[in-house]
Amino acid sequence: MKARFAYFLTQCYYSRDAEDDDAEYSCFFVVFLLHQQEMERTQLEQPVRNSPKITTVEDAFNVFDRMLQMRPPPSVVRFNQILGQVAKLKHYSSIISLYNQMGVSGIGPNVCTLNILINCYCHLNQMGFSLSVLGNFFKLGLEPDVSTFNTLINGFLPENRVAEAATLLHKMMRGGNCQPNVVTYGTLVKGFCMKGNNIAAIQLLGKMEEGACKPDLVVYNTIIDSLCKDTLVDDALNLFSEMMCKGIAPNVITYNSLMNGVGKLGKWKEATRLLNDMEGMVGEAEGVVEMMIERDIEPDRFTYTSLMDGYCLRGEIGKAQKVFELMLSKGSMFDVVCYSTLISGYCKHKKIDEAMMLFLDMSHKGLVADTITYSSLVDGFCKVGRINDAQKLFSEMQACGQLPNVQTYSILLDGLCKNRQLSRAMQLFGEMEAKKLDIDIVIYSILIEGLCIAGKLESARNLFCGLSSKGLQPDVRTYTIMINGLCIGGLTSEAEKLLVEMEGKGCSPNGCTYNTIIRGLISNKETSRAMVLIQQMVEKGLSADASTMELIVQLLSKDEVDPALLPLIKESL
DNA sequence: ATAGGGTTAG
Repeated sequence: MKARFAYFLTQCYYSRDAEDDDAEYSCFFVVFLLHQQEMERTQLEQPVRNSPKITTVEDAFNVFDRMLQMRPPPSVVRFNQILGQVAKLKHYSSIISLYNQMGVSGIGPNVCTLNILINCYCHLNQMGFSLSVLGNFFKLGLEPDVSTFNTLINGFLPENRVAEAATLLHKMMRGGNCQPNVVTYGTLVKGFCMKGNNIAAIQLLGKMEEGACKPDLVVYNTIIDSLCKDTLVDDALNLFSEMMCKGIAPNVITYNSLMNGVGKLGKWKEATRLLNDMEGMVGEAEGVVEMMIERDIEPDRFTYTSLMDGYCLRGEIGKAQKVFELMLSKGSMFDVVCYSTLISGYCKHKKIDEAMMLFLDMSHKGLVADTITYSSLVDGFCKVGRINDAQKLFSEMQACGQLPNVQTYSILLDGLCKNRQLSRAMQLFGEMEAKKLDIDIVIYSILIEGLCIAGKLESARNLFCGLSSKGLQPDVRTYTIMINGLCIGGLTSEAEKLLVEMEGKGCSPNGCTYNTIIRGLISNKETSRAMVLIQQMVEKGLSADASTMELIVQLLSKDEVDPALLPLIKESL
């Protein structure tokens, strides 16, 4: 048995990404610990009980106050129910204050209460407080259970603190009273997926299949979704079939992940087929068989939102609007996300007036626009050149209590740069620094591009060269922007040098990079060097885009291309 | 009554 685990660990270790660090190695340690334990597991069926109707935090506080006034007070289970409801509303800080009120009123917490509390601190990114709750268990003479550990492990994963998660798991199994269950495994699978290590996730899935703790639908859904997000939709569909062969029926979440994946990839026939499948209708002829196995699944708001987003991405905004109206007609199906998705769709297609209409409409329906809604609208105003309106909305959102995040700043910064407002852009950047926002590579790329647009190539180059001293690595977009700036400045050999350099640093140029440098060379009348790079691009399976093609056609019409290169150019078409 | 899975913005 141990030999098998050692082999598994070796496989995991060699399949990891090059950049992964010790933390990931610890993750394998976690898996190893899990496999050392082979034990009986019993799944206890939890009875489902109806809870009081609480739809807002205010409701919760009211019910809670009444409960505190009752003599004798209700059991702690009733209080836990309220805390659970508030957790569903994601008002984690409210839960902490409710918990403190319980303490003042002499209501003793039980294991479940403390688990809910730990989960709150996890969601608030306060792992220190999460761990300190373990002290409360000790003081109250309570034993942490498997949910306690699972919650804590789950809290550590996004913070990249896998080593601590491993320590916890060790404690959990040493303690003897609680053993890892399918949720523990599911949490670790999610941890691998979050690190982008789908291979390790799939290998852990395989180990679960062989062991006593069989994977359930949630584990499969986690991996299917992760594969879809990495645009490995075919792999996701294979896993989907494999899961059904094992007798695990997909649910609406499985279909939604697939829908989102195929929608983003532009495999539209598959997306509509999935929807038809869910509604129990027969769609396209090909491949329907495997999709038809499960038909009695109702599409929900996630399904329709993904469908809408897919239509927006391929410019079919009329169809997106139709889906939106369908959601409205279904009554309780629309929400802020659904509105934001369509608003973003209109903004991307420069239809800011339609987007603003939706924005007004959503507030009439009692929905509160969030950071994403505002960010999309700021982008929409920038895209149509209404930069003052964009900045006005940027201030308004703050007045409404919706704080801009790094992404919001990047949208406005990009808008200012593209609309040739470099000094206002620099001022905004200063604001970000003052607010101590975590300025990432995307922000610097925008700024470098802005400097290039303004003709300040020297400053752009300095900023680019200073990235590593800020602990940041240029990505493929940063390199492409810098290459474009150098070409515009006529420094084509430096641009070509950078193309080689990026490859050497493990950042492969993509189609956009090649098109950028090829256009730059042609514009600088370096046709033969452009042709060399066209050949290189085609060899890499990348192809010329519309504007590169236009330049090539112009060259052909002026007889500036060696006819010997024609077959090659045809190939890149 | 508590723990792991799905939608929107650079």
